[in-house]
Amino acid sequence: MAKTRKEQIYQVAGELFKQKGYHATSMRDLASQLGIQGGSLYAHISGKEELLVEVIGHSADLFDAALEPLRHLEAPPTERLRLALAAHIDVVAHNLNSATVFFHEWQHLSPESHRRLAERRDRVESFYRDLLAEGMATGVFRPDLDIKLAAFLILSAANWTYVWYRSDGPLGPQDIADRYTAMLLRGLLLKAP
Amino acid sequence: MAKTRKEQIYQVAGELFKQKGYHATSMRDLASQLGIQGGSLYAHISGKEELLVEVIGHSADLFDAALEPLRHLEAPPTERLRLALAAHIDVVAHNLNSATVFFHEWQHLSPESHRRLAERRDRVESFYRDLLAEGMATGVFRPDLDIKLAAFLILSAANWTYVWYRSDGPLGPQDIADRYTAMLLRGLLLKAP
DNA sequence: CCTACCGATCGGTAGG
DNA sequence: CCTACCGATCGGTAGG
Repeated sequence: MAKTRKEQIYQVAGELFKQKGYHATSMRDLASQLGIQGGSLYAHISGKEELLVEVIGHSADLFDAALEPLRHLEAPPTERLRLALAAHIDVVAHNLNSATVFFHEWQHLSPESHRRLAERRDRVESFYRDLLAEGMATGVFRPDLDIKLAAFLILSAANWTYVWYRSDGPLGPQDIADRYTAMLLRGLLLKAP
Repeated sequence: MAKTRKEQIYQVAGELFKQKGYHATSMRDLASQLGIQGGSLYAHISGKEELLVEVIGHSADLFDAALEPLRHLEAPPTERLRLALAAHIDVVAHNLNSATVFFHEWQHLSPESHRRLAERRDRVESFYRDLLAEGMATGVFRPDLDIKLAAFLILSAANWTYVWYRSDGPLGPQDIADRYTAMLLRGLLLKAP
């Protein structure tokens, strides 16, 4: 699977945007990492904004693709939550660059790109809300849950891994998802009050 | 409580750094918001880096100050968790600017400032780990918890509020903390499996 | 706090 | 993909 020059540029852009931030990365920084001159980049891309759109869009694609197969999976809500967290954290863990850029730099997108990204982010939120609603309706989850907040809690756990996850750490994405799911479902308390 | 010019500058810097990011904010942007010329800023501050250090340091001060009184409070771990989450989320909610800059821009600090900040961030992490360890030792929390991961779960919930919290939303920091605490302690499941 | 300015660097382009 | 260059803007300073 040979990588096109364009894809190489996007990938290195993701690395630099994560390390230094979008605005602090110059086109000359990027070019020198690729062993070419600054101006030569424009033979492949239209401008700096395209790089941000592509890096963040790539991340959004991955989140979408990770959750899509689970949307209509026939399995108990608890199991689907576990699978969703595993898939979600897996995307973060294996794409720390683009995920970090997604979370930190999406405010720097043009209004148009910004709007389209918000829709895709909402789709992820909706996934967890629908899952919670279904589990509440079938009596698996507590009937008094605040769905919005419960979804935020799950999203917090999954997304925040971008801050602390290290690929050389003791736990892989699967392990993290298993433990998070257990804590989220059963709680921290030993005995119900 | 008259605000010194220096404090005004730090505050506006916090606003702009949140909105546009540190590197995308120019000293002239900042000056014009204050109604002065770019060069005039240097009568009050040493340089742009000082602004970042101050804004992020302010945020770190607030987190420290919020948790400090709870470190040796005599109360059950469950209650201390609730109080900690309330205080933690309160800081985020009332200081969205500096908190956002804290989370997004700390990588742009000088190595020296970066190191000192990491220590203070570790103190916050330790607070939650100690709380969890104590609760496990006294049989309140499950004995099989992964303390590190449990602390990350709590921190995720509290910190990620910077992404979605709105002061004009239906829930205040206290409400959010109460609901998060309930979910974290008792879990999402209606019946223990 | 202002005016006027410094060297450096920015994103991007023309022409090859 | 390179050389050479553009106007614009950057953080910061001197002198008042």
